[in-house]
Amino acid sequence: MAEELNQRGQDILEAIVEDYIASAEPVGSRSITRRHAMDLSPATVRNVMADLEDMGFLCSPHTSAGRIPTSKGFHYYIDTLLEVRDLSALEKQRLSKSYQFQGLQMEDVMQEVGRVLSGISSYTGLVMAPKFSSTVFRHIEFVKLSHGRLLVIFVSETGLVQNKVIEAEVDWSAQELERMTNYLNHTLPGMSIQEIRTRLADELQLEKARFDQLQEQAMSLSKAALMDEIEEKVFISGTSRMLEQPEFSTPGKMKKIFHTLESKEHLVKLLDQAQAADGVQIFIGSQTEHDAIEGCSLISSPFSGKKGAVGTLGVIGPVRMDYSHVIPIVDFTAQLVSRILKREAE
Amino acid sequence: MAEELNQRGQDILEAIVEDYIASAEPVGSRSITRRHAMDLSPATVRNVMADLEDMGFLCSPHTSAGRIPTSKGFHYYIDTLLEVRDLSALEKQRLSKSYQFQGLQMEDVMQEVGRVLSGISSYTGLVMAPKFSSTVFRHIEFVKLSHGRLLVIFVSETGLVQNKVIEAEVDWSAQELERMTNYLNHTLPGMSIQEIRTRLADELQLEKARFDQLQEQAMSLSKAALMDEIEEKVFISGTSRMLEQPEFSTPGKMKKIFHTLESKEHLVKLLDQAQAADGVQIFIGSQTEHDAIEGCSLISSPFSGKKGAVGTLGVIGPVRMDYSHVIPIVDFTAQLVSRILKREAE
DNA sequence: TGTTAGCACTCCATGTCGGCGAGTGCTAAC
DNA sequence: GTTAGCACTCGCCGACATGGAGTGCTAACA
Repeated sequence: MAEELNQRGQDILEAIVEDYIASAEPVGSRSITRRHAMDLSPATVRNVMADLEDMGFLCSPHTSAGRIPTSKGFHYYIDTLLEVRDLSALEKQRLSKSYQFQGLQMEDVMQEVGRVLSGISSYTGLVMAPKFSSTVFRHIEFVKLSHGRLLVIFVSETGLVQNKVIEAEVDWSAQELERMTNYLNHTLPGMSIQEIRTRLADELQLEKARFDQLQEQAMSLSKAALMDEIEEKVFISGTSRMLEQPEFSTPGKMKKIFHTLESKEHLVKLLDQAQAADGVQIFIGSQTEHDAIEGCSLISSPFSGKKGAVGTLGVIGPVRMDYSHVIPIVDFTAQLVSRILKREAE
Repeated sequence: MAEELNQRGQDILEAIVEDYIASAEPVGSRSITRRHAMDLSPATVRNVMADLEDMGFLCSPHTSAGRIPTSKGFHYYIDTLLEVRDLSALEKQRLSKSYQFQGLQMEDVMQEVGRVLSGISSYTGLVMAPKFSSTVFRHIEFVKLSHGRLLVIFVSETGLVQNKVIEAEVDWSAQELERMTNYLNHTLPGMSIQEIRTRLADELQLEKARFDQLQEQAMSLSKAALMDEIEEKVFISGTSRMLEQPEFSTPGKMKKIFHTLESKEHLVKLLDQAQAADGVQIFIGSQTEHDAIEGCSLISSPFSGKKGAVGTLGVIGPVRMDYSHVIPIVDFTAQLVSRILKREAE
C-alpha cells in the first residue's frame, strides 16, 4: 500500500486530482502542462500518467478520454499531498459569527450547525446529536397523559430534551409521581445515562427488602424511562446541494443518494464509525462498506461535551470534493461546538 | 368560469386527464378512441379536442403532439368529473394498521403519519403539527441551565412537547421556580395558549398592586415562556418520491422543487391556507401564488384535536397526480389522526 | 537514459440529414 | 352531426461525417 512515488509522480498526481476536483472531467496530459506551469512536455506527462494508472492511482473511463483519480488516488492525495492550512483568525471569526446560537435549545443548535456547515461548504451537512446513553443527567419529569400512560421528559446537562411515552404498570397518583420525581432529581444529576443504567442493574440484583418503597418505585419508573436505547438523531441540511454536483445529475444516481440520505440508518452507522476516532476523519466512496453512498465522501469530526465523545458532525459530498476547503471548516466547527456544549454545561 | 360542457366534451376531457395521469405524455385523439371504448372516430374526437383547447381546458405542447390538460382542465376534472369513492372497510382497516402509534409521542406520530402517507400514496407526505397557539395547556416545567438561562418545557393536552430557552431577567432560586411551576400547573391547564395569552395581556393591564408576589412572578415568567410564536413544525417524508416523477427528471426542475421542500416556509403558508377550510382541499400548480412549486399539486386536509382545527396533513406531487386514489387516503388519515388526538387527550 | 516531437489511432461529442410515426386541421362525402 | 381521407407538421431516432482531445508508440535528441 505504501507505494513509493517520486517527486514528479506526486506533482502530476496532485495536479490531476486538483484539476479533476475543479472540473469534474477527465484530465488530459496536455491540459496539465498548460494549467500548472510544468516544464515538461505532454508526452512525458503521458508516460508518468501511464505509470500512475498501472499503480492504480488513476483510471481512464475510455480509451481516449483523460484520466480520473481512483479512490486510491484520492487517498494518496489526502494522506500525502494535501496540506491542510489552518483557518486564519479572520476566517475563524467569520465562521463563528455565522452561527447564531443564543437562545436556541440543543436541537436547534444541531440543526443550525448542519445548516451553516452546508452553507459554507456548499455540500450537504450532517450532524449526529449526542448519543442518549452518553449524555449526562440533569433533570427528569413525568407528566400523566391518559390512564396509565406517562410522558417522560428528560433533560441532559447540555440542554438536550428527550421525551417518550411509557405505559406504567401502576397508575401513580400525582403525589407519588411528584415524590419520585424529586427523589430522582436529587439523586441522579451528574451521572451519565450509561452510569445510571449500570447502577440500576446492580441495585436490582440486591434483595428488594433493602430499599424503602419510594426508592423501589422510583427505580422501577426510571428503569422504564431510561433503559431503552433511543434512536439516534441525525440532522441533515442542504440535501439539494447534492443535486448541484454534475456527477449526480442523472435521475438514477440522484434517487440512490436521496434514498440513502432519507433512511438515516446508513448514516448513523457511518457517523458512529467516525465518532470512535478523534479529529477529522475522511471516508472515501467505496471504502465505506455501504456502497449506498458510492461516489460520495464524508468528512467528519466528533465533538464532545463534558464527558467523552458525544456527537459527530460532518459534510458529505461527491468524492471529488474540495478537501482543502472543507477539512478545516469541519475541524474548526467541531471545536466550536465542543466549546459551546461545555459552556452550556457550566 | 362555470363553462358549460356537453356530455361528450366531459367524457373526452375525462379520458384525456386519466390517460395523462397514467402516462405523463401528451394524449392523441387516436389513443383515446382505442383505450376508452368510445364509438366515435378519432376525427370527431379531434374536433371536440380543438373545442376544449379553445375553452382553455387543454393545450398542446407542440403543433403536432397530443394534448395535455391545463390546470383549468385539471380543476374541472376534479370539481365535476371525478367521483371520489370512499375507502372500503377493508382498506380503512388496512390503512389503520399501517400506522403504528402505540408508545410514540406526538412528534413521532406526526413523523409516522407523513411516512405512511408517503408510502401508500407514492408521493411526498407533509404534516404540519398543531399550531402552538392553538394547543391546550397541560403542563409546564422550568429547568435551570447556566446562570439566568432557563429551559422551558411545555406539554400540550395532546402530548406535544415544545421547549425553548429563555433568558430570565431575575436569577430565580430553585424554590421560587418550584412555587411558580406549581402555581402555573394548577391555574392554566385546560386553556389554550391563545386564551392564556389574552388573559395575560388583560391582567397586565390592571394595576400590579392587585396581585401577590407569586402571581406577579409567575406571570412574568409565563409571559417570557409563552408569548413568542414558535416556528411551525413541518414534517416531510418521502421527498425522494418526487424524483420518480418523469416531469421532474431534469436537474433544473429537481433543484427548484427540492429547494422549496427544504425551505419549509412556503409550505407553511400553503398548509396554513388549507387549514382554514375543512375537509380535503386541493391546490393545483400555478393556482398557488407561489410558483415555487409550479407543476405540483397539494392534496391536504386539516385534522383536529379537542379544541378546533389544529394541524394539516397532506400529500404533494405532480399536478398529474392520481387524485382518485390519494384523496380518500388523505381524507381518512385526517379523520384517523383526529380520533387519535382526541383519544390521547381523554 | 531520460526527454521530446511526431504520427497514427481511438473515441466522444456534435451536427446534419432523412425516414418514420403520431398527431393535427381541413375538406368533402355520408 | 359524423366520418373518411389527405396533406402537413413536428419530434424522435439512427446513420453518417467531422472535429477535437487524448493516447500509445517510435524515433530522434541531449
